[in-house]
Amino acid sequence: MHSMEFQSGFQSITDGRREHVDPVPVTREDVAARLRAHGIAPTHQRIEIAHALFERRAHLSADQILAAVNARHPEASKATVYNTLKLFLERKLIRELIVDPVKIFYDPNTTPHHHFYDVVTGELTDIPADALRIEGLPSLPPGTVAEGIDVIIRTRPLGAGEPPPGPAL
Amino acid sequence: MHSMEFQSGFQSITDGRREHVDPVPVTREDVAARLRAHGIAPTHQRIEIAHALFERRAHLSADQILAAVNARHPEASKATVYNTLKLFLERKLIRELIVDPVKIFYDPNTTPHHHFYDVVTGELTDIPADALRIEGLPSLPPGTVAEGIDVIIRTRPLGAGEPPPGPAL
DNA sequence: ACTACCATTAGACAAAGTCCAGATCCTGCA
DNA sequence: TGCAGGATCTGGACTTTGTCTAATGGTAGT
Ligand SMILES: [Mn+2]
Ligand SMILES: [Mn+2]
Ligand SMILES: [Zn+2]
Ligand SMILES: [Zn+2]
Repeated sequence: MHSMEFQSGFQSITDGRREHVDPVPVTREDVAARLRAHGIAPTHQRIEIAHALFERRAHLSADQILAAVNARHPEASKATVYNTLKLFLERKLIRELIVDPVKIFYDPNTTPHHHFYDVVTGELTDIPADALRIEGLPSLPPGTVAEGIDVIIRTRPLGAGEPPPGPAL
Repeated sequence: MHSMEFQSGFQSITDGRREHVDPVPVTREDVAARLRAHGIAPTHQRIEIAHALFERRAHLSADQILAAVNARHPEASKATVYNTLKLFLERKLIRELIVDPVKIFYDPNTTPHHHFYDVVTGELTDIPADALRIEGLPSLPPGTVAEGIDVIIRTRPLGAGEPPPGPAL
């Protein structure tokens, strides 16, 4: 079992448009160790891609990852980014969020938690696992095994002449 | 308020590959009334598209709807199907399921309920709303209003040499 | 018949993601 | 050091889903 933990970091901050988290100084060595712990050979490209995700600790699309990785100078091609993200998923180094109709978001946090998704801005916000309880999950369709539960609370910005939000939902 | 209810029908049946529901004899008049109740002018194309969904009571992709509608002879173009589904969504005649990485599914059932999604077969199965309770939903991000909650339980077929499923998740 | 407005349509287009064949990078071994 | 073999990376063509636009068709009122 890999026992490496995230080092402590600051909490999420809103800049008025995009939710994000302050980048944490995760070294390439940290990342390489994490890759090895998941049975992934730590190549330069893989380290850069993983580093982009783990440093930001944000929900990023493939396109954003490609851009982040190649910001200074070319590090990885589009094909490699897609191949690598798929590999990371298989090895459960990261998690996939199907929440936007046009693109997938990748979540470096694989511990159980849920999400707010603003359907207008596209903003994704974490909901800690213990913030909501799911009572009594139903019997699965015959011949299937559960892989995981995704809870997505879709929100929208309350616009101009909007009534103040009621108690719930 | 529109008070039309689904007429009673048989329960879901598995044919070993695709989950479906027996088609219910919904007349075009029924469908037209439903459209009107949602403020939608019942044109021929709209009636056919809504009919395809309400008759099958299944989770269909745009492509499947296009094919279903044009099975006998051309009824509606691709553009019209997409335009119409978007209109139906706005008027909350149907619901959209973001669950597959490549396409959207449309759900003729807008009453609150949840879904199993088999990540291998792509099969979608309903979970009645009362089959699971969601305790204590967290405070929304500031400046947002909740639109709805989606709970998706991802499953996979238990393959050849698979251990029998444990108690839960 | 004319007008105005909405609805429908073909086909060009855009974006996300996949695929493949060739190039490159390792690593172990002669 | 030199080389073979496998793993990895890459450009670019391709596929799929969905959007957009400009033109056409339908309908209701005058
Ligand atoms: Mn570099
Ligand atoms: Mn017809
Ligand atoms: Zn998350
Ligand atoms: Zn459903």
